[in-house]
Amino acid sequence: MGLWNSPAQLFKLLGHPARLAILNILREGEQCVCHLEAVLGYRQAYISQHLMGLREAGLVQDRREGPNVFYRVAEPAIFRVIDAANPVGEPAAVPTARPAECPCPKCQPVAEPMPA
Amino acid sequence: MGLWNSPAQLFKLLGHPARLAILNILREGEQCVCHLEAVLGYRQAYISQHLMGLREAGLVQDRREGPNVFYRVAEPAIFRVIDAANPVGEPAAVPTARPAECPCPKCQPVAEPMPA
DNA sequence: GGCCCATATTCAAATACCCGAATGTGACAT
DNA sequence: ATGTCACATTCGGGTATTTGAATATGGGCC
Repeated sequence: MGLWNSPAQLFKLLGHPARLAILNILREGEQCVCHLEAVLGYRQAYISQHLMGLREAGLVQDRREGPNVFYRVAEPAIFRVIDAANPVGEPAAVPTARPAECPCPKCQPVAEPMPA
Repeated sequence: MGLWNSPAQLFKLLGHPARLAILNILREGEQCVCHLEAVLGYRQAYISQHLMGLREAGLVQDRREGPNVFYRVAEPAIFRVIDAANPVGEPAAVPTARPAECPCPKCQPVAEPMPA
């Protein structure tokens, strides 16, 4: 139930590698922006811009939790669209999450104590 | 086996209403350009431009038969992608073919004789 | 050959998109 | 209130896409 009306509009949104990568990360469930930043290696503002596009189209929803903002896909059916496109080419590059580099409370549940 | 490598590239191709409409017409099988022109109501050059994009990406193939050129989808799997996008919104607007307005030999198999 | 038909291609102007840089906002702590 | 952290938004310039107009090509016919 987003504001996108035509299927072409949806495809145009999916037609950008950064947005597609973001959505693929959100397969694992909701993630904060800093997580996307750590996994994708893009600048924060850059990610935020593409998140704005996805959000305005109603493809993702955001939720604020303290200082962090978590994003999730609003309509999981879009993964069927993405998956349908993958077998025609390569088998869906899901970026390997490196939570060690992500400082969000979800990836670093407890602040690690200073060693000796 | 087209020249498109990334899924995003495919989505970008699908992200235009004219190209999407062309592909939807080609569900019915191969069609000549004049048929697309009659059904869609676009200018001939305009259709030909988008066909060029689809052809260069390897999504459609063309076949010449006399003065007419017939196009068909090269990889029917793309319809699974398009169909996966439709249930999320409206139920796939397949343009109602009006063969009476199409002069191609496929739509007008026999030249109609002049009445009396 | 010349002509007409169906289609392709090129060109150019308008438009849309991408993306870096800078700045704004909102929450929490001191 | 000031600062900082996480994130959002705006602005501007570069680049790609779109699309109308004009032109080219290629086949069939005379």
